[in-house]
Amino acid sequence: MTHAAPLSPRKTPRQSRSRASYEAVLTAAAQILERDGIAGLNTNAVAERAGVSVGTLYQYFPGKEAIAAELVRRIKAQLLDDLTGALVAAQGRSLREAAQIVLSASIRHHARAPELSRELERIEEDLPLDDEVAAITDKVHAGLIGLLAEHALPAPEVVARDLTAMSRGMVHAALFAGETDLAQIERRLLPAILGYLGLDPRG
Amino acid sequence: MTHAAPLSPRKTPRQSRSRASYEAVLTAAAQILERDGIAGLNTNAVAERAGVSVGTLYQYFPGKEAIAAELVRRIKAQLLDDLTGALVAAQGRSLREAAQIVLSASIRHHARAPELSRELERIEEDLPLDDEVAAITDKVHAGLIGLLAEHALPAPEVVARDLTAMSRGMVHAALFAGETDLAQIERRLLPAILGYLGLDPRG
Amino acid sequence: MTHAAPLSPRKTPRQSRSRASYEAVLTAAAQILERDGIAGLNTNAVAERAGVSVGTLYQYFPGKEAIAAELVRRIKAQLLDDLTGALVAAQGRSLREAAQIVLSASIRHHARAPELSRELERIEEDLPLDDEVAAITDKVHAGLIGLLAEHALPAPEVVARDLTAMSRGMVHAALFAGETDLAQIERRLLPAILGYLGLDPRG
Amino acid sequence: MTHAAPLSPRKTPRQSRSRASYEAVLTAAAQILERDGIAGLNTNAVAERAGVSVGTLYQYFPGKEAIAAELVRRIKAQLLDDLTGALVAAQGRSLREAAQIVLSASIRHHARAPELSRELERIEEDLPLDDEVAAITDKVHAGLIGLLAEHALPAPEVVARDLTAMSRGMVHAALFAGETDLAQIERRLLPAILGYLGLDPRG
DNA sequence: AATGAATGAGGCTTCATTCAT
DNA sequence: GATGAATGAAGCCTCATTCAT
Repeated sequence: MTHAAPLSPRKTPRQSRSRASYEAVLTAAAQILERDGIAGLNTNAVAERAGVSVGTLYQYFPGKEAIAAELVRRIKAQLLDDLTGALVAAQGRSLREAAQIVLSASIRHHARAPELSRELERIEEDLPLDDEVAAITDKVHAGLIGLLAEHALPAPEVVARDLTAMSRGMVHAALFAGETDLAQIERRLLPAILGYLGLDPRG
Repeated sequence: MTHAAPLSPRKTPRQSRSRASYEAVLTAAAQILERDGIAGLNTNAVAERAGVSVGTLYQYFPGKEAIAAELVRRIKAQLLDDLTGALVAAQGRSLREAAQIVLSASIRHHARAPELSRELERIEEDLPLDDEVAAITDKVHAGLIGLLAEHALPAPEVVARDLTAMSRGMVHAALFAGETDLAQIERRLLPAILGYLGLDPRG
Repeated sequence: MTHAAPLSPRKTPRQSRSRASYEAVLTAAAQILERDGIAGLNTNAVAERAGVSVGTLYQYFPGKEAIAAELVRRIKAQLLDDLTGALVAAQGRSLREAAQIVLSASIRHHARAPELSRELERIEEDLPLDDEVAAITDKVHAGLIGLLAEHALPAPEVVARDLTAMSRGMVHAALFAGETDLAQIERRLLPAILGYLGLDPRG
Repeated sequence: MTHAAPLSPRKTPRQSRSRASYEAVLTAAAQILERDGIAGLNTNAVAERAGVSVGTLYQYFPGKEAIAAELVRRIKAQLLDDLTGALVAAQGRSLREAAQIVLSASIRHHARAPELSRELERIEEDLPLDDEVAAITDKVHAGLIGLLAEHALPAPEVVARDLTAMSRGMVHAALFAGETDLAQIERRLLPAILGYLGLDPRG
């Protein structure tokens, strides 16, 4: 009975009271996701924690998927934000320096809320892939690809995907294992990236 | 109120009739997991696909978690198997060669059933972590750590974790994106690993 | 693995709509209990007879035990009510008169719905014994004990228990056998009680 | 689907091995009944505890009810046994003495396995009432009635029922409350019975 | 006779979603 | 707009009973 459920919010309210409810729902969902993973995410629980009735929740979201989708959208947007600065800063630098700058930004992004971001990445992998998210992802990729192309790397799409996946994998594993020193993680990951890029890892 | 659900099978039957049912359940579960992910894994579906009644399923497993746990156990055991050969072959080789051998084995392992192995890895991350699985994981790690220690690498546990996570991440992403040429993937991943290890990636 | 099931209602609604459902569930449960005993008490049957969905039932009660517990609570409260009047009336009377007054009230209490009250007494014996019920039971006992102490009887707790149990047993048996003349029953039981109390049964 | 299940054993085996299984089932059932009450009585559990397969259980009993019924039959037969001696001893004695003798036997009967006997009494009340049990019960009653008639008591059937019920009620309550001194219980109950019979309780 | 694997009806409970107020 | 009571499909699990070996 999977009815290709709609993933976009029903209305994005502008009035303050509505706005508050809308945000409350998202915040509650994020907290639950962080604490209990996707298994714990159910509309009744979200509404309750948001201090809002289920009815209201459904006023703004056509279903639970849509809530998750909106969270994905936001975290992706934030990633774009986080990376954009780095990409600008990386412009004109050597590939080695550029890699370091972007990596650093990326790690900081994931470290903000590791559990939540891991959960949202999982959801993103499973979800039918929303247009808007795709658009953001494309922008992120485009930035990365641009940077890579600047340094005349072949198949920059593949490179972007590889580096993203490698980094995600390692960073999540490290954070999951209890590490907190981001610089440490970065110091270990950078040589791998440099190696991938064919640069001498011993800077 | 997460009731620390029991994860071990109820009985591991040796008689042919039972054995067949037991295996049918596991096979069905693996197929469902592969097709629909953990969300689709429910006792009724598994029983039906296994051509067995729910009652029979419960005869052997105290619940769906236990089925998943057994699958995790098996895939880990297989990984151990797959790696053991590689680790033996790697003995006495240079770090560079050793890395290549192990990586190759690891990729082949994941490529057998990418969706399933990804799903099982997720499950493993979420599960309370079963003693038996922990034991197998330890053996895998011990093998890796031994190899790394042979080459006088510091903090081999961290290195093992980092490399495992990086590789998993990238390999899954590549397979997910539709790549099928394992050699290709290996050729991209190896330099990253060499870089991580501080070796010159351009062999 | 008896999970100390929760016995208190989830919410005791005050709004008319909810209130009606809540009461409907209790009424239905009482009827079923009366007709089929505890074996027939299952959530589906209760919900159906109450003209309510299972979901609604679970909105108010965490499980069938909780429904039974609430019925026990109510009948005990009613017993307390019924006896309180009698105890007041018995004050200052002779022990013989007092016994007769209390007995009479007690019989009338049981005769209201003999099947139901017998079933609820059984349940009460089996249940983990709820705080609230314990409190009511204590009050009932306290009343009885007070009365007995007034007449300088030793070990009034034991006496209260003995008389209660004897009466229950005989009254239920008589009603079960089809007797309907309460006065008859009372006339037979009273001498036993007087005898127990060491008074001359031939008043 | 209550098919008026048959209550008599399928066959009462005479061969030693069969006999042993048959008895093992009954013993197991009694133990479970004693420990967990009727709720815990299920055929699989009984068979397992009896060290016998379910198939074998069904060889001898057409269903779980039949097992319970047989236990009821036996305990009733035992009661008859226990009382018969007392009734003989009571013959020719004064009513007061006779009452004391029978009461004493009755208390001893219940005290052998209070939990079990209470559980079986409940079952008996609920069961469709088996012919054989009815026959035994009649004999018990007849004995009692004979004794009562000997002393020219009117409506001896009612008296028998009343006294039985009163005694049961009080004895079970006392045992349930943890009392172990049977003589104590008897000393309290006797005057009630004497009172009931219109005799001076202060012997 | 005995075994025990298999069955499936039936009972329990949750949670996404609707809708009257 | 908001509420929250109500719904019921869907998943979980047990246990009485059958039947092939």
